[in-house]
Amino acid sequence: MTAAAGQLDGLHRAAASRLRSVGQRYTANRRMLIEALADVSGPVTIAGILEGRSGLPVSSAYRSLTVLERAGLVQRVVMGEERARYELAEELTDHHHHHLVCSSCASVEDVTIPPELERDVDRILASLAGRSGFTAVSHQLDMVGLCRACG
Amino acid sequence: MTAAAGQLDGLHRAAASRLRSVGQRYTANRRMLIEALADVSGPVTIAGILEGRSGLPVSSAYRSLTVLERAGLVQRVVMGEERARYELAEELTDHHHHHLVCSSCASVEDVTIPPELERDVDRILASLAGRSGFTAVSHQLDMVGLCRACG
DNA sequence: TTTACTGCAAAGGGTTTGCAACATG
DNA sequence: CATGTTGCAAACCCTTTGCAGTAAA
Repeated sequence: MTAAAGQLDGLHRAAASRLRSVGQRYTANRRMLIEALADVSGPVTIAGILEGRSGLPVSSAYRSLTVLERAGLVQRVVMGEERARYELAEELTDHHHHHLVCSSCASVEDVTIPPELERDVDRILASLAGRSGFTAVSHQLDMVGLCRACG
Repeated sequence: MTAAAGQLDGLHRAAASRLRSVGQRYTANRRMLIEALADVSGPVTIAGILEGRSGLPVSSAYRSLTVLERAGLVQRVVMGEERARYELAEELTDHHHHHLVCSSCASVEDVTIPPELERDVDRILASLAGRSGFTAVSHQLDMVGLCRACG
């Protein structure tokens, strides 16, 4: 995603206003986190975030990410590993995507698929839901395999 | 899956022979784990397994499940939560399926979809792989929402 | 009888929380 | 200023490991 300066501006504006509407403040730490997430091309672990931005205490990262997630600005995702990863909410980026999870180096890359295939996914999920009294909210379609580097 | 007695027999036979071929033993604990997994209708956490079978020490559960997984008898899956869940390997049950993850009570149910939709999933994944130098190995298509009880 | 496996208890690693100091609106 | 937020350190929880004893083949 690696956002340009202008896009970053928009993100900050959106984040600030959304947080304000929930009675939360848009502090330096939270700004830093939004930027960190805008800078990468896939969901990252908290450890990954901390590496980059030294100085950010662990507990603050956890607490702030929780706040950002509850505000709908950040999406928490869990893939094959135990530890969670975080990415900007799709609502914020206007960029619906899926993930390529490398089973060797554990990296995760965003990827998009053509609209018609996306429609198929929705159809499949509707069918899944229908046959089981399940109220679908969202889906997760990830592919596990070997990335370009590891394959 | 809640297996009948005869099916259980088959599972035990398969497990025993598979383990033997890898120089491992099919012990009482491992048998108990296979039965526990055959008894439920979706992947379960280690805590969930331990609840049922009191007496099984935690460390043994972890170690045995690791062995069973490496032997290809058990599949370790991670959904929205941090802690892993375990299920019998599809190869063992001949029962390819997906998951319905309840975002409220965190329960996970197995579900199957019609073959033609399954083909669509494969097609989508092939497309995903093609456009990114990614070597697909497996996929994970899960639906998140509210289960019948919580909805 | 050999050697894989088990159980306990202690260690490890990531995440959460209490609390006093701090910064934002 | 009032209150949400931060940072530190301790607490927590789940998972892993060392080691002596046990049981499977």
